[in-house]
Amino acid sequence: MFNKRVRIKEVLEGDLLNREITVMGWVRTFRNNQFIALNDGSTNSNLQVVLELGKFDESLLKRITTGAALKITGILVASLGKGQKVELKAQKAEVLGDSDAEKFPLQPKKHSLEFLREIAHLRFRTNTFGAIFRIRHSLAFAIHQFFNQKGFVYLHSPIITASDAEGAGETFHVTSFDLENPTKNEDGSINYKEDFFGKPTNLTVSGQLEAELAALALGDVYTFGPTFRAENSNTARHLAEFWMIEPEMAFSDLEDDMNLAEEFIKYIIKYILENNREDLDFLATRLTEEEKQKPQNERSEMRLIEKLEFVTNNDFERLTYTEAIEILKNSAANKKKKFQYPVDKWGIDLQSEHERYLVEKHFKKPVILINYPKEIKAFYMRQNDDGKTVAAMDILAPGIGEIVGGSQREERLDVLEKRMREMNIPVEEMNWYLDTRRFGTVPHAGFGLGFERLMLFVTGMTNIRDVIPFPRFPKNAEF
RNA sequence: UCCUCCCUAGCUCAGUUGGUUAGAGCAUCUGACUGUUAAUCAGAGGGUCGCUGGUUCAAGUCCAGCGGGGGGAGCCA
Repeated sequence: MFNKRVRIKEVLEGDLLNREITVMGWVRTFRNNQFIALNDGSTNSNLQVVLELGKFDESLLKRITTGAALKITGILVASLGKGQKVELKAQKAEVLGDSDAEKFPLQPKKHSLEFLREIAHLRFRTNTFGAIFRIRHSLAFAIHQFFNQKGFVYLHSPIITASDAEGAGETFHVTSFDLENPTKNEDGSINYKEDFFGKPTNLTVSGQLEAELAALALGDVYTFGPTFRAENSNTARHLAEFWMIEPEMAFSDLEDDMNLAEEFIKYIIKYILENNREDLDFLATRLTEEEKQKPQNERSEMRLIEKLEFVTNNDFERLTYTEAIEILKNSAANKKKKFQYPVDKWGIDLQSEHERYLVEKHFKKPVILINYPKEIKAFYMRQNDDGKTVAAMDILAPGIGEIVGGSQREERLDVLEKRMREMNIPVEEMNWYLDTRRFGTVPHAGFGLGFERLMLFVTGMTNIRDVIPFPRFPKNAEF
């Protein structure tokens, strides 16, 4: 067997002192022709490997360059140096894979995130991205664990769908036609009947409608998978391919929905605070260093770990859209005309600057806004008795804005159909969805949470392209 | 898609009112040193100044178009 190695995480944390062990990893730095900082991805920390002077061939030492892969067998001893507790005194050293130092783009120095984004296939080899993707794994695991503990069923909603009815955004078309020469009708239009699915299809923009179908049979379900939007959004908060978590609960109202969302966010953040402390500490330090470049008033008030602990330890602020409008309308910022979009009347959609004011200036904590005007929300949200608002809720987080969007769903068939007609949604095509309201409809609610937005919040990173391994965005599908 | 800033060595950046042979730090290479921690010291190599066109005696520098990137906005998760 080739892989008889000990992971560096275990070497550093375990009880292996004075034992002979074999490690494998990649060279981060090689100092003094003696000291190798070796990293194998199991932890943010490197293992110091010591090559005794004169014991190894000059030809081997020359091949130990930044990025090279090594297999080292030696004795783990207490370190003679100050930077680490233990070090591996090498007996055998083997280069598994060479790395030409003149060509390897990563150097033992700081690199900009913009540069690393252009070499996304190699950025896993850096401390920052190692930490990010270990945290991403932990978050995904914690999400499944949370829902599993609560008795939710993990639903695999389809990637390819024929419905674009939710209106969540522009879709990517799916076809097996030769785009240069599609089958056409006599009038020149494309003949979708001859296409693979016999009708126009697209990549999913949301699994919610399918989750509702399942929830009205299985009770509580959640989806966790990729979604695709062909929006021409060029921002640090949008991707064309991103992952969403969408729980859906039967026999539940808006308050149940809010409670679930808040408990969920606190649970998964607590999980990584307990399980990814080293990586979080590294990212926290990175963030603090980065913010030293910024003017005082743009720096965060809390350090990353503090912020995460604050979120797990404090209740989210809950208020209605109407209350939020009043706060904004009467705010000093609004009166001094500091907002680019002044808040003058009920019914306006909240802009980024308004959300940021509420979360970062007024409440200084996550905020749940409920009961939005029906005109600015989706057709499936349940209408409140006032006739003006719907039972929607958005959770706004410091630094990133909307992180969760959810609602109690309209379970009354007549009300739902009426609303669909008002909003020009093809009722006939949605019969499969409406059947849930025809046969044993019940109050139900759910929400959608953007996984990468959650990653931004948790890691303190500011560009969404840095928290997904291979980002997809307009004019870019590298790797 | 809109606004705005940027694109000079492998990376991060200087480059004066347009003017001789385009610089620095880090990285890389060579040598020295050898318990280092982003090692240190000495030396060397490394450039289509994003691309295309224009103005000019002369363009890294000015103008236009295109491409790429950052920040902000819209759409949203």
